[in-house]
Amino acid sequence: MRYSKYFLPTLREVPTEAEVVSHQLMLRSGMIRRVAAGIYELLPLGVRVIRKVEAIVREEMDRAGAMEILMPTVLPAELWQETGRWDFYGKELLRLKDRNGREFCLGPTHEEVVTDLVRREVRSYRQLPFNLYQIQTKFRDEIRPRFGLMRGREFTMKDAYSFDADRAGAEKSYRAMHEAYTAIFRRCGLKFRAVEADSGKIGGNLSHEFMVLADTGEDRVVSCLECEYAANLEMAALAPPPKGAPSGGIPRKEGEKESSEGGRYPIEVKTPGMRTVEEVTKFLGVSARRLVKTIVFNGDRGPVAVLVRGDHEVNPAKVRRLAEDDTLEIADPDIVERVTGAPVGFAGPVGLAIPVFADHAVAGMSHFVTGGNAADIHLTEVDLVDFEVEAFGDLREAAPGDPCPKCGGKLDFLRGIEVGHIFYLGTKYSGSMKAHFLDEAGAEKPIEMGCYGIGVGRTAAAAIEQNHDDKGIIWPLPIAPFQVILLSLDPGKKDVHSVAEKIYRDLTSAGIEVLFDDREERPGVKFNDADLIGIPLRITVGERGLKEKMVEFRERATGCESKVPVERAAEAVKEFLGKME
RNA sequence: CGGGAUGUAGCGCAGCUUGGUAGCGCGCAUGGUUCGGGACCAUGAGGCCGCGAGUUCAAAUCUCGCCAUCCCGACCA
Repeated sequence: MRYSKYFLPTLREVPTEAEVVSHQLMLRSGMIRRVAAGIYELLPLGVRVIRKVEAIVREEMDRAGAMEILMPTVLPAELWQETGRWDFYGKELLRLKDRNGREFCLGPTHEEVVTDLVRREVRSYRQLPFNLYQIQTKFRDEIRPRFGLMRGREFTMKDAYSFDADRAGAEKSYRAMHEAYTAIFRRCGLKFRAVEADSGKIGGNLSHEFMVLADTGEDRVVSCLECEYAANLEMAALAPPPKGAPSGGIPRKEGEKESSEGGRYPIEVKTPGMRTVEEVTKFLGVSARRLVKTIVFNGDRGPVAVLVRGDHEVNPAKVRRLAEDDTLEIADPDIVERVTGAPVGFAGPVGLAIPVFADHAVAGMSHFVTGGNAADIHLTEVDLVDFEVEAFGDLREAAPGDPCPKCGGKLDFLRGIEVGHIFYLGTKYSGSMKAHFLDEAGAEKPIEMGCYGIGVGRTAAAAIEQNHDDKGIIWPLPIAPFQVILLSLDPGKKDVHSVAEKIYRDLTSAGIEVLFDDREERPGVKFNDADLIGIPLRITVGERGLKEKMVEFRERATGCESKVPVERAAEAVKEFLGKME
């Protein structure tokens, strides 16, 4: 491809609309342009990258035995009403009406549609198992689209759905997808982790997220330094600490309410305006480990209180699981006030009338500090005997250095971008949509399903987040829009021109993807554009090199330069690309 | 949806406080000189100043309404 003829509008300056690097660089490198909030055009360079990712995805899905289909983007309301998601999905579902007033939506995901397809065709266990996938445009009317292709409203997604006769089969399908995903992201040249994940609203109870590691990632991932364990921070389990002496000494016994000096336990202390753990510990001169934080949650079944040690953070997802109420959220200040009788910052478990859940770590504490459920009052010398706990459990967020739940090693924290998510669904959709089959015994059963998604554009964006420098993108070779960029520094000079043309022809006929910068531009412009668009190998043809009958190779990722004799250029490129594979 | 901000040339911005009909840098076009890390000189094209209403002799500037975009939060592949 000749640059002079290519539609590749690069930008020198950063458009203000772009906040994150991948978005900035995609705009600057002429990959994308914005049409509306969260809706983008893909320019030629962008399309090339997306197609590369898609090709890898397609190959690995096919290899795993999945079959490609294509479902529509406009979906009838009836299917969504059948599973209840027409109402449940909320505003994210973009709804529209046709000329007859019939309701439709733009598909944000396709469980309903495939399930409908499959239930119409599958009668017998003999037709199972199989896996259908598509690479298709989805639309989700996100509350706040941002970060370019990272979180658009319209985006390209590969979604796959597996159909099995039983749970064991479904788990096998799930593992096959896990392997396929691992192969896909590895082949894309990305550093990633498959982490245990919360299966969330889609339901089911077996789920992994594939996270591309990048410091700018929005998701926090914990990963064991010693074993393979990795999990979404929400999921990262923590084993109860070993039983031992309570951290504050021997706790008081039931009914022991008076001190030897005649004072009553727990002891009320004035803490005017001291709301945060930091303020209270400083004021009272104790460490945060001696404090118990009380966090009020509210849900459909009413409020609950959660206790964690002062230096720990509560993990809402764990609270929801332990309390068995999916609707629990951290309560608003007015609810906190109603429940505790005190402004936020002075909540404590003593005398609370709502169920109290406590983190394991609290079980090992004695003579601790809590809020007093009254403005400007805290309690010291509190013990577990002073209040009732509904249940102890793992309720806090993991922190760096915490022990790994699998092997006891230390947990490390990483940041990642979720590019893929796999779920075991069970019979969630097949049940409600009556996608049944007859098993060997002639019994009618719902099909066991799994669903598996990859954000294609997001994968490209994540690749940039992970691989860039201050000059621009550094594409991993497998998803680079071109493998080689060939610069002719003086297209006006005959010798330079003819050598560059010759190398261009040789590379092209060898099947190598090369962008030939034959523009009438100054060298600096060409070097900078080449760095910006991030093609892995740059070849420079210029007078300076030609004096010695050499052209220059430069690797984008490392900056390594070398001189190669003109006549060996094409061959050397092949060697270079072979080495990088 | 709540809080904050911004809309002026393709991009980045100034002008708005104190009304007088628009400017800078980059980019673009033409000519010349340059030519190995975003050149220089000259000339030039390009703007219903987001949209609508109002105040005024006069509005980019003041007032009101609307729209769009961005940021923070809740939400999310």
